[in-house]
Amino acid sequence: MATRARTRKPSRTAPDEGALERIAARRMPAAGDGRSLAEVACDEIRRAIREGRVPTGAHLTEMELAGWLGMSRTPVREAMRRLESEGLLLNQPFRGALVMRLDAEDMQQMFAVRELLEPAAAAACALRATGSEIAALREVLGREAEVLGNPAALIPLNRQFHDLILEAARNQFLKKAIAAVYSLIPLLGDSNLLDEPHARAAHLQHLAILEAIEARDDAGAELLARSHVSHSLECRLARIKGNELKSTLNPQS
Amino acid sequence: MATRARTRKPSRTAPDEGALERIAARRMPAAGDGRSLAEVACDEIRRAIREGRVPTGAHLTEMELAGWLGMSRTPVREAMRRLESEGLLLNQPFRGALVMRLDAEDMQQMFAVRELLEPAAAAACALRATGSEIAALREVLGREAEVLGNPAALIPLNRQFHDLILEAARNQFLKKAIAAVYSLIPLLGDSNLLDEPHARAAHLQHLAILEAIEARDDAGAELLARSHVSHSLECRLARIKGNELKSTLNPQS
DNA sequence: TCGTCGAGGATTGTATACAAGGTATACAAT
DNA sequence: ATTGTATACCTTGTATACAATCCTCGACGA
Repeated sequence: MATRARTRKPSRTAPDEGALERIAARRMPAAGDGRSLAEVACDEIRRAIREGRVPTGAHLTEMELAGWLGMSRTPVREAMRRLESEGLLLNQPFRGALVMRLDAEDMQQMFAVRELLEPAAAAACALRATGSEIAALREVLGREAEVLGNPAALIPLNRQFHDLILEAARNQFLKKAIAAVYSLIPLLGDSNLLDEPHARAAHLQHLAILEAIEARDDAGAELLARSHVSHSLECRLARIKGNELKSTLNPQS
Repeated sequence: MATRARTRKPSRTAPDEGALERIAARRMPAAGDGRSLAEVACDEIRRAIREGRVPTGAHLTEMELAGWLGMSRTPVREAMRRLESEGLLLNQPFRGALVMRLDAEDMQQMFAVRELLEPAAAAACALRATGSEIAALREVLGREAEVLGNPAALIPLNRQFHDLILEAARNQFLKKAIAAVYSLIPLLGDSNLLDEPHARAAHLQHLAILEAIEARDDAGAELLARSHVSHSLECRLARIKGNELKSTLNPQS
């Protein structure tokens, strides 16, 4: 790995002195693992937003991010444009970008569309999934059952479950439409799955959906998926209301 | 228009000598009309694809497009990335980009999703449209009635009708989801509206949908919109079949 | 005291130079 | 003849320099 640095002239301006080690670890177009710096930047920024390290509403500039990621403006710029087209950032003509912020109204709009698309995916999956795809779904749910109290493990599995269904639905446009909506979920804040009771309820709903899929009951899968989404919305709304109440009673908490 | 050139030092390397006039017409970040070169490039490439001047499946390189558009690789690159994320281009790691190609199967997938989303938009519009929005819809259909034989005027009006409905639906996520699908329509080839009989039928369907919206009959609008989409798919499929038949009988035509 | 105008700073938009990666082709060896 | 290898070229990826734009803040005049 050390052979990769090549130090193409150590550095001409010695940018930050702090992140130099990590700069050396990347440096060229496709750094070792085949990912371009722009992709790295994209994932990194996305993750920072998802983890709340960059709050919604924050103001970002290209130079700032470039300094933070230890790369030049070019790949950062590319990443920002991509995130903008995903809807995570709002680009302001000559003034940088804002991390998009969603309110409760936006959330309800989002879930209205999810209630449309996810049931359709579940129904299509019930009609078209292969045996091995169903086996994969079952396996994911098996692993899910074991980590219901561990959000860090649970959340990727949850995502995988939905992705597998979407894949089995065999419709690239459905995939695109759902992706356009899903990409903004990180802006909603903490997942429902952080609470174990919610996680447990969601898991049971997943099992029911899978059962319908295995039975090739597309109408049933559709109905169950719709109620799964609707339930998820209710949980989030309840949590918001709870937080508002708490902060009313206890403003600084 | 000539005031825009400003000639910020005529040019330093005199790039191509052939497209210089057009280069002078643009040149700065936001060329007069406030659009960046990247946006211009994006629209231009999109239009070239839509008009078939760049065939589906064609191979594009950054330099080639930069030369053609009279700008540097940077904004072209940005445009290509944007078009890639829209799904119009397929970026190949180090080998340029391909104009995406859709077959009949893809088209059916696309219309399956449109049959899901557009009726939802029509229903939401019926519930939420303001008086002035309905008036705007009516006016568009009025103009539409007058140009049924003129596709060049008809197609933008058709698009405007659908956009107005989507706007009145008041759901940014529905908008995003539909946009993700709509952006690939240019890849399907000629519009149905080129044929006057189809245009006339579509216009009547539009009128029926508007009537349901005015009556605040969301279920009716939903149903009518669904059959509108479904009819559109059937027309396209019939045309494909017709073309195949023709080319079987008359291979070189 | 308030409004308007101008200078300056900050940030993006664009062009270009350079380096790294991939592919294809030509050549040699089996 | 076929296959493996090396080299050259083409394209993209990245960095940086510079131009244009927008916002801010302060000075000046009414």
